[in-house]
Amino acid sequence: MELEPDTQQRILTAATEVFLKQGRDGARMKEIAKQAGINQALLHYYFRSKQKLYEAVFECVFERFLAGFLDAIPETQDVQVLMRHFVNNYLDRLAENPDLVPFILWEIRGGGETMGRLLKSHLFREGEDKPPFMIQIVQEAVAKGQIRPVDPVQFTLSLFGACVYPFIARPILEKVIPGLDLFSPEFLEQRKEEIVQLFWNGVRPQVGEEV
Amino acid sequence: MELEPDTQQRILTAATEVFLKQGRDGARMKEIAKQAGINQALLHYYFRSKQKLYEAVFECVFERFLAGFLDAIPETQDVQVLMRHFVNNYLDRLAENPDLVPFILWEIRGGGETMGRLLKSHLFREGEDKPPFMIQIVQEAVAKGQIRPVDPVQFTLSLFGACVYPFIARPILEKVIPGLDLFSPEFLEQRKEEIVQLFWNGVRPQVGEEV
DNA sequence: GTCTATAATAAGATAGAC
DNA sequence: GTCTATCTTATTATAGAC
Repeated sequence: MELEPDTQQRILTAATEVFLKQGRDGARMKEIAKQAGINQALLHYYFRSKQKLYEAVFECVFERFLAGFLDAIPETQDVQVLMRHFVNNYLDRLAENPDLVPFILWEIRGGGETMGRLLKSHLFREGEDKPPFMIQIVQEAVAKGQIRPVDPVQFTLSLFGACVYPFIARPILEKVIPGLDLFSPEFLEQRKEEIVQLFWNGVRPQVGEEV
Repeated sequence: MELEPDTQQRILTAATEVFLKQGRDGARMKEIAKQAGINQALLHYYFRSKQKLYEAVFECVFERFLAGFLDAIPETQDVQVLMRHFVNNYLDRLAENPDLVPFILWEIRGGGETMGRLLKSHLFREGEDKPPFMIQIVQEAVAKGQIRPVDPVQFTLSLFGACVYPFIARPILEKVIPGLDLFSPEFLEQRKEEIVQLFWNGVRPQVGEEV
């Protein structure tokens, strides 16, 4: 790591690394201090407690991930195009950050207060009434008859699940399916393609039913 | 709880309850002992360590879940029928055991050794060469041209993800989508239907392409 | 087999000097 | 701001009587 002059920043960097690997409960203040090249007392001087330090780290990590992901999705009304961008982007980002999914699962186990707050503030920027982008686009596509009448929330849940599930179950999958490497470019490209094909065929109007 | 005469069994019952709620690391031996109506020393007398007690509990819980799930899926060659049983069964069982998914996620975080071993022994009963049931049926359906040429493993991953994702992300979903109750019968029934419809439309031959 | 009492250790947090 | 030394508490595990 580069030499970081600001102590507070150095603590945050070190804490991020340790929390990502070990989770909130698994992480040790001692190890964070060592990683930052300081002593344990200084951690408490800057961030009163482990909990507060964790919250600062989580907020930083999740915010960056979420903002990066949402910004990379172009504005479009076309469900198929949106889906493609959504899947490509989501999988690429998860693959680039192997520790992120376990980290977020730990947060969810702990109640997910911080994560819920951040998500809401990002998804409902333009007022609570308007549903988040994917849900809204699907809703409109259904209304216009461009796709089968699916429930937008249910559809979005399925899409999220299909994307993130391999990253959640990875340790098990790699044991049960020998030779599987979830993070290989070949697998990722195939996975993107299969998800988009499956979900698009799942909702597009059948031949003879098109509007 | 009923009066259980056998001490070892009483410990297992109590430990199951506590581990399910709190996970391996979060659980306290003190609490397990209290729950079992005995003292802490006796826990170590019967199960040398916390780790060994946890393993015994996990094995018991997971085995019961897995065997129950697999046994409830009837033998069939019809992908659509299999999918329907798979989804209905999986969702019902997850909904009946709200603590199970977090419990299993903890195990996965810890490496998932026990879980991997149990899964393998159940899925490959008839020799290592034969792929697990869902994968095999999809493979055959593709070969026979009964469905689109999808990759059976990819398809199965997507299906698992769509089923289990809401149970994983529950705390967040209930914060972000106000009024959502994942465990209500209405939601569950709707979810089953949407998944089966989506996935079946996703793979079935288009009109004009049927064999 | 079951108990009480206690050891052994680990972890987060703080006091107080510099 | 930064350090060393220490407090407090929690938790697993064991020794030894009955």
